[in-house]
Amino acid sequence: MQPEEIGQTIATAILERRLIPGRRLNELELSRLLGVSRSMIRFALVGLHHDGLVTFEANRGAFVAKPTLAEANFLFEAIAAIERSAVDIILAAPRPPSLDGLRGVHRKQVKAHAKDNMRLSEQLAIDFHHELLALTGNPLLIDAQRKLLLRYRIVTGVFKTELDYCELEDHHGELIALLESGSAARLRRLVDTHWRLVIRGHISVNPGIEDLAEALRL
Amino acid sequence: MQPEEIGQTIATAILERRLIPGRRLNELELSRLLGVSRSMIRFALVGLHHDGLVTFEANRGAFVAKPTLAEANFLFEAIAAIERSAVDIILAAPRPPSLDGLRGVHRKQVKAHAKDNMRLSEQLAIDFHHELLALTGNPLLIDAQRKLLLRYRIVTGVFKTELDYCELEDHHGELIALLESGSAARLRRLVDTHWRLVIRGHISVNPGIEDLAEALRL
DNA sequence: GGACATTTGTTCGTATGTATC
DNA sequence: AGATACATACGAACAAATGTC
Repeated sequence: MQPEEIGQTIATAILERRLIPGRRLNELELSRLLGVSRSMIRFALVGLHHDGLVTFEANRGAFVAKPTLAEANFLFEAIAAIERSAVDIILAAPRPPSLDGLRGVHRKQVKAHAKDNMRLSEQLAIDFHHELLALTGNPLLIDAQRKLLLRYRIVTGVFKTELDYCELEDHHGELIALLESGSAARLRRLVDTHWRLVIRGHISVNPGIEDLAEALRL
Repeated sequence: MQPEEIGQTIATAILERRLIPGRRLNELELSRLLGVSRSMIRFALVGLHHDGLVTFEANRGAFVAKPTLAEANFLFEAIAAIERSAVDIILAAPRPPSLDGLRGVHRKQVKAHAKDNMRLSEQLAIDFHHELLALTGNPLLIDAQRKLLLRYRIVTGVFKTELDYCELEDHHGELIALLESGSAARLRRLVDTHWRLVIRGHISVNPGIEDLAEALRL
């Protein structure tokens, strides 16, 4: 197992919800299972921590990140913010970019949805957003969005209830059309509408009160 | 020396340009100087790598990141993108935020500039941008901008020539005024203008040709 | 082209402190 | 309160890669 793969293996397990939020990540256990030393495991876990997939508690170790609903809302807001500015950049480019990548992913997604392959459809929906940022050609923005979308996948596992996939797909189609016609203001609104719809598909779980004194009304 | 401080110590040395881009960071040397084990140094360096301050070359070790001019431009574009959307979020808040923090930093900066304390003035200019993002209240966006501004400070060390500090300060003042009056479109334009002015203050060094075959015209 | 010194990448054993039962 | 389990940190060690003479 290569050092690079270690993080990937754990990340995949988290994103595919085999490791659920709050789950403890025992370093010794991981090192035995993956056949590498504890140092390498720590190395990987720190990397995942930087991507927001893992949290550390002092002297307690690593856990799969357990987003609160408040964090989830910040997440949606942040992704929408980056994508809103991204469409500005795409439209401001000296020559219009090829939208073939977006069209291809979108077409595949519609097809997957038609076949009721929701798992694939969801993955392609995320790929669509990656394709969108790729059009900016700005590696820093691409990376910022990549990290946020990673966390998005954790959040959906915790809070998602029911998304209106038809409408979300329509948005993607509209977005392609608007990128062609080049109306910046409408694009920004569309991106906002899109993510607001995603937010609405996430239930408002009662998170309880973390602070004990507060919970007991002291 | 606490583990947390290690990264800070190295980061500060980089940001204050005591360690210049391209400078090699020898693990053994660092561990001896800072009085911690090589493991801790490695963790610190990896952390700095995630923040874009340090690059790794396989089997050659860590170096202070040496941004190219192309990367610098991406950096400016990315910061502008985040701040453009940030002002949207600030204006869309249910109740207008207190601009006292921005005003305080701005006042200090004008004062420092008047006293010709450029070092302090530059730091306060960066603080101003941190204050701006703080108004969004979104920790994810705040963190994204924080990382980009870290790299900005390296870039200025390499490429900065002459900035029109008077005009840049005026922009900050204008920004406060526009946040009060609440005109989103003009704010977005201002943020863009601001960073475009910053870009113009950075010289266009001939970056050479990275690809050897191309450089030799093969 | 080869031998050598240096440094990284990685692992292991161990000591220490801290949380949990 | 005591025992146990675990994370944290250190130092020593080794192979592999690199740069140098």
